[in-house]
Amino acid sequence: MKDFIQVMKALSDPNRVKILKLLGKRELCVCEITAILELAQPTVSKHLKVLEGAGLVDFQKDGLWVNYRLTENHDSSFRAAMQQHMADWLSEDQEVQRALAKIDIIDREKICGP
Amino acid sequence: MKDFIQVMKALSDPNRVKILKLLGKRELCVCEITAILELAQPTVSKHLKVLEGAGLVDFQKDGLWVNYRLTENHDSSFRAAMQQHMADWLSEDQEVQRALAKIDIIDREKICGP
DNA sequence: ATCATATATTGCCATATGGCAATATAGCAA
DNA sequence: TTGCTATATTGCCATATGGCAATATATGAT
Repeated sequence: MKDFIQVMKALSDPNRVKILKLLGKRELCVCEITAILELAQPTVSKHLKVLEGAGLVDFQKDGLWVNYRLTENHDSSFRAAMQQHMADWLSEDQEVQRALAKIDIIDREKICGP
Repeated sequence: MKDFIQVMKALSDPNRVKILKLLGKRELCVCEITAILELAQPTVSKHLKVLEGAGLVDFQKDGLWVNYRLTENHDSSFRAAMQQHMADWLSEDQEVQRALAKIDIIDREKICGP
């Protein structure tokens, strides 16, 4: 039960949902997500920690950058199912589309630089 | 997006999840749910309101009783999908099983009486 | 070692949430 | 009417949550 609740809570915030939709397109570092969602960096870090705690998101360090991505191999059925659903659901949502639109324009080098 | 978040929030509480699992078996009045979950009656009423707001639950008045049941005809895909999932998920959960076990024993007349 | 940069952590605030007791409302019975 | 009962609403409290600024940590470059 606790696992399930943790997943549902993770999916109960619009910005976290947007992050999952974004990561459905490709890996992203924290600063890219920060730029796309127009949130403070610590806020994004906290959201990512919640998603990681729910087992929905993974990361890999690459020098200074930390690349986040969707978790690939799920142990629990509902984590896998929900992640699958997130690929389809809310694709028509305006906020989501606005965020997804930025993903191709954004350049990590330019954004994170001085 | 708002609809989706509302559904996820509704599913983010163990007692609300248990209520959905219970209603998966049969209609229940508020006092039955109160007895099964061992919560105060206003707490149950509030949970039911949240579930109703999320479109997951319906009710029908029958004299003094208010019978709650799972919503039947869904407009949104994720409401329907989540309700479907809830029928399968967490069936092995101990807390859920303890609640479900009570549903056959409980007698509305005896419980709600003086 | 020193500096710069990307991310994480901490501390704080405003608001949301889950719980209960007390009270209000609604419907049946006498 | 009066009383009784099932449910809803309100008020309050403790805790959780989402946000940011400030600070700490980690890694690469000079």
